[in-house]
Amino acid sequence: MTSIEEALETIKRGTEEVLLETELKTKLQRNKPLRIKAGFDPTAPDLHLGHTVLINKLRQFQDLGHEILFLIGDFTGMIGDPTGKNATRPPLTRDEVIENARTYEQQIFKILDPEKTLVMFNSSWMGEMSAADMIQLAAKHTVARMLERDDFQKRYTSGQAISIHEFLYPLIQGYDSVAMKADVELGGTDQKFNLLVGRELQKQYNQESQVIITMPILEGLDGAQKMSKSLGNYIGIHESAKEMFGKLMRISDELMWRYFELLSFRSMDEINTFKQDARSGTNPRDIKFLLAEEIVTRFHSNAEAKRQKEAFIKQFAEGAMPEDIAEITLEAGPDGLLIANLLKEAKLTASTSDALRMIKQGAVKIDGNRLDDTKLTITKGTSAVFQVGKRRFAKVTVS
RNA sequence: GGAGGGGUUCCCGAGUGGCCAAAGGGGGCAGACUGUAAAUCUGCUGGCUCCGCCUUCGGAGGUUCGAAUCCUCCCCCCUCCA
Repeated sequence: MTSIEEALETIKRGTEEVLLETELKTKLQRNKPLRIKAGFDPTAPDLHLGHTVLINKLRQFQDLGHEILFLIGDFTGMIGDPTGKNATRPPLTRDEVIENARTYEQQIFKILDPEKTLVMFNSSWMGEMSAADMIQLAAKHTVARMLERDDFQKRYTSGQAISIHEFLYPLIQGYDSVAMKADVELGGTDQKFNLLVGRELQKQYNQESQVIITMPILEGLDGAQKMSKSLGNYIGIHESAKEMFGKLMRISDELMWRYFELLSFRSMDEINTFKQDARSGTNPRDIKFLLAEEIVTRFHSNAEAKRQKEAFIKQFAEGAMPEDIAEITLEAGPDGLLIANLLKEAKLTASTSDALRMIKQGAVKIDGNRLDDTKLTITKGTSAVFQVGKRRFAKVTVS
């Protein structure tokens, strides 16, 4: 059994803020499983490692014996968390919500233990609520408090519209905590306001207030901007082991420590030892291997992680060709196929113009031999490995 | 409703009749270096049947030998006034 102090340390790791820590301690001291709430959008999930920072934290709670309440905000989804972009979202159909929930389960149960996870929908209590109840709920919060929220504040002072229903979002999210009797709620730093409303409302409904924990936003592969799909600096948890491993190896040495803290389940002691090792001369690459292996193991398998590591060493340290090169066959006319067209059709380059540029820059190799002839024609019957840069390969047969 | 400013290639942002496929920066890609990276240096960064041609500068028309640049109408964004 871990001590309260140890549990607290584990919980605090990597968090942005814990409010209030003393309350958390009190709750932990009761030695009963706590109800840990985290809410998610009902829209189709396509999670990346950035999202898993929060889920990892849930997992740590599970490991400490607590119960996870995974809330799917199918009711709040009709409003959409106010961003200023406005526009009420059309509600998803029941089937869509169920479908999306299933996709969530598929993804989060790679991290969470299904036995200790309760998936809930806020429509199940919000759908029951009458107009009178709603007014009662709304009466428990003030406009002034609402306007404390950053984006409302900005929009109000700058004269942009705020629809009444947008005020309901934090209110309902807060009420969810009441309905769920949450002891702790987790969210991103951008959720802080909403999480605080939950604390407030629980008090109003004569419940003990939840402790709120905000998690930082994970930086993307560039180490600067937040990880997001639209910025293209992400690692999706659906990606192949090869992609995942390769991308993790390509993060900077500095960013690696951040990833260790927020994505790894290794103890901070162990991670600090790694840092020490790096300082005293261990190749940071080898430490990065450990990170990549752990993450790939989580979403694929340990065997796969080991295989990717071997492949990585062969390809980048020894300069060998990878083993799993895609094989394709291209049709050629009687005169064969121009190299630029071949590269485009093999999807090794974006266009023939791009292919020509690559050749001029010395980025193209055929069976390992650098090519400099932009007009080379590949004749029928040729079969060779074409390479662009260090990472793009294809075994092409011209027929 | 009135006055003014603006929409340019992935992003930001120059460009106000030909020398513009469009400066500069960012990002991205490639090469060199290396310990996987990072940093640094160099190059590239619309398409194609590639030393030439074709399509781009909010949209549609028009003027002109020639328009991102001028005119007309339309759409969208921003600022100020009411």
